[in-house]
Amino acid sequence: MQPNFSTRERILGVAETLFARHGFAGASLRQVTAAAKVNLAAVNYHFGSKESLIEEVFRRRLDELNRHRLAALAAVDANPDRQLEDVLDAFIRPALEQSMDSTGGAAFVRVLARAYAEHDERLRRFLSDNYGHVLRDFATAFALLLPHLRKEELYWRLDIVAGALTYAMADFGMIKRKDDVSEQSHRELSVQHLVRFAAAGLRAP
Amino acid sequence: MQPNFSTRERILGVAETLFARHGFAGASLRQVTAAAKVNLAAVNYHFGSKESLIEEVFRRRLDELNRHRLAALAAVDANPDRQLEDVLDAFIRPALEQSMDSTGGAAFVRVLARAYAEHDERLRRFLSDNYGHVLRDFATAFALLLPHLRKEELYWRLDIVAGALTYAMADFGMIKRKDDVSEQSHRELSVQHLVRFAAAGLRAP
DNA sequence: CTACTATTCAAACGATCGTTTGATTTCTGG
DNA sequence: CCAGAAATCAAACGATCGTTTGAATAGTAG
Repeated sequence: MQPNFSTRERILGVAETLFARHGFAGASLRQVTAAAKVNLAAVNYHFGSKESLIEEVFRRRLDELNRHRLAALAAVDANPDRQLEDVLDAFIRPALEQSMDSTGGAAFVRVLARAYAEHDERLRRFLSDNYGHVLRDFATAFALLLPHLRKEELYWRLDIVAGALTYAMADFGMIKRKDDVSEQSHRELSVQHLVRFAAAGLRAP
Repeated sequence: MQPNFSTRERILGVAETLFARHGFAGASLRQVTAAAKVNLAAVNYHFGSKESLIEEVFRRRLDELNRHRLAALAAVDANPDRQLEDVLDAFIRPALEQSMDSTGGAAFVRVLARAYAEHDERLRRFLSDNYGHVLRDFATAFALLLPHLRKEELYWRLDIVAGALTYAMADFGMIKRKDDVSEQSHRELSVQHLVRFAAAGLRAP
């Protein structure tokens, strides 16, 4: 984390990285503050508690990600010739782009995947409050393009897509990035494969 | 955990449940031993360390799961009219059945999903050593049924399937089981949806 | 019953956890 | 420049962590 950032920003950046790497329970505030080169007490001074720090790590990224996803969806909705792949892309690409931005968003997708795995009710509610309406809007867009699917069937499939996306973005899979492929293009490939796969899965009879 | 089980078995059963619920770092040995109604020192006496206890939780289930998967795959391979759905079922159903067995295997699929999320290199290697050859055998079976796919493309898609399966089995998704549906049939439905979705995704051009 | 091993137990070990304190330094508006 | 607010700091708090110890108990073979 660059030293020209503020204490608060350095903590957020390092916490994001270490939470992604070791989990929320596994990364201690002493590790975070040492890596951020700030005093241990700075976390409680700026955020109040570790729990609040975790929530702030999410909030910082979720607002922007949701905004971009809804903007992309609006653009797709305006196109009368839109395909399933376009809606999928509107959902997936903003996550891809955020994961590649220069301020270190790459770690956040892994944090997000951890939040799923943590299965913590408090975190689930927090995410549901921030993500819920976005997922509903996308579900509506998908429903229009898949009129043959019953509502329940559609939800099942979107759930599978969300799970696969989370895994793919978090790089949890067994596929190892080859050394001659940059992390960006590896992720770009992930998205392409995932969009094609998911489109076919969603279109299944 | 039933009191008629041995100390060692009670620890394994409770540890599986608590690791699934709180993660490996999040569940303490004091929580485990208290819930199992055994002495704190029993873990180090019977397993040596927390790390070894974690590995034993995996070993106990993985051997059986792998055996069933390979047996199911062999049965499918013997059928010349086999379809993609059959191979998928051979991979997915044993996990489903283990998750429903009476000895409390339900928690293990969540532990497995956590192991993915933990991203811990030590655990990854452990799983790769125990799972690796199974995944390779299934990849071979899939390759025979999907001759139009390049090897690399196939691996990408199988990776997506594995991620989606992990999520679905671990119940991480947003879809909530309805109260009038048993956990068994909920999971059975998950598998059916997943098999249909994955088959279509794998067949995508 | 006895000698021996295997297991269980309460207690404590040092290490690390998140958090708090109070002094000190840095920043800022008048 | 200077008073007050904001931020940083070293140090310590009690709690909890995984692990170890040595004594007490249960189980077993001769």
